[in-house]
Amino acid sequence: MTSPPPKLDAGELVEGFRSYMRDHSLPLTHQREAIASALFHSEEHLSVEDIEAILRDENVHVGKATVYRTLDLLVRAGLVDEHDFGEGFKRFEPRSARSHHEHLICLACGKVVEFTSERIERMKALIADEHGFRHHHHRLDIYGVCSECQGRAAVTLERRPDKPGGGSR
Amino acid sequence: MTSPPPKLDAGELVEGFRSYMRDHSLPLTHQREAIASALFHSEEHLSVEDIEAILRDENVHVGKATVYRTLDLLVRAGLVDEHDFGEGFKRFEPRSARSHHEHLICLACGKVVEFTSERIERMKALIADEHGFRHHHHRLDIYGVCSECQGRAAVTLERRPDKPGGGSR
DNA sequence: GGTGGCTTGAAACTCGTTCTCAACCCCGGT
DNA sequence: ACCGGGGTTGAGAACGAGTTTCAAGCCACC
Repeated sequence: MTSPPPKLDAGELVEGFRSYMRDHSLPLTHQREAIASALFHSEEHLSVEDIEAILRDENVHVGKATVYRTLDLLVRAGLVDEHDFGEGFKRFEPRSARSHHEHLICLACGKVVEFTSERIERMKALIADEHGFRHHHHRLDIYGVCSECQGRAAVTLERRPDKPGGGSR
Repeated sequence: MTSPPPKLDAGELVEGFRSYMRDHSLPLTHQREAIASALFHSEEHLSVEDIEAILRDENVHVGKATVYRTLDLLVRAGLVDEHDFGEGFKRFEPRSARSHHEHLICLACGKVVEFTSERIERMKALIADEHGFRHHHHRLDIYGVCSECQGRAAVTLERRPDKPGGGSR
């Protein structure tokens, strides 16, 4: 669960959040700050449950409805990206300074590695064009087994073609 | 909602299903045949609701639990692919004879167009390699607006970066 | 300090999907 | 054809992520 390259400075994102709220004359409550801060200071792709756990550890009590509402706000503000890795729930990450990136997801340990590819960016536009589509956004997720997990003997994967995580839910 | 190029012949898939069941000594019930047949004869990416509607039209009553169980079976048999286009529910399509394909999804009308790309196939393997991943599968979905919908004036899209359909659920 | 309007939280609710379990059906053996 | 047992079915309950409701509370501007 490590993600080496540092994202956009958390401080900048917090500042961006504050100005967004100011510009839209929305109140900046303690709950909202706590949620935004938790996300901005994380290097991971957090689930709502993850966020709740972080807040709990900080002894900040926030109802889940508020967590969902604030995440919605952050996504709308363009400060956070929402992802669906097919686990049955969403994950969120602060929008990085880098250009759009894709994800490599380990089927064994769940680690998510990000990468970018100029060629893919070009190709997606080309393909959309070919089919007469006006491109809006895309998603490329590659599922596999990371080097560390390949070491561990007999890694058993789910055989479900479209699902990474456990067969739960 | 049209999908011109015909898939693998439905008959072959039905036959494949029968032999899979035989090989695994699983009973081939009427319900299972009805569900498999409905899917195999469709050119679309069907939701469970779609499948239930088809069966209802054929005056075949099948409980939804059975629909889900049979779809699971078909996916495991490798005869059906499961997709999640971020609508909050899954869609299923008979596995085509063609190689793995990607999807172009229209944000306005929901139409799904399939395409394949040799270059993407090569690239995904390359990228997985670069990061030490053993590639298992991947998913590339491009969201945009199809040519027909571009014609219709003032198409309003959701601004949610990762979701195509309505904000429902 | 007021006070109006937006926000909050607990709980109820939605909806796709899964589980439970008693009744039922498929199918190989007879 | 008939039996019998093990897998299957279906109705409904359960589950879990996410959303809505609404009374109580807080923010921010005056």
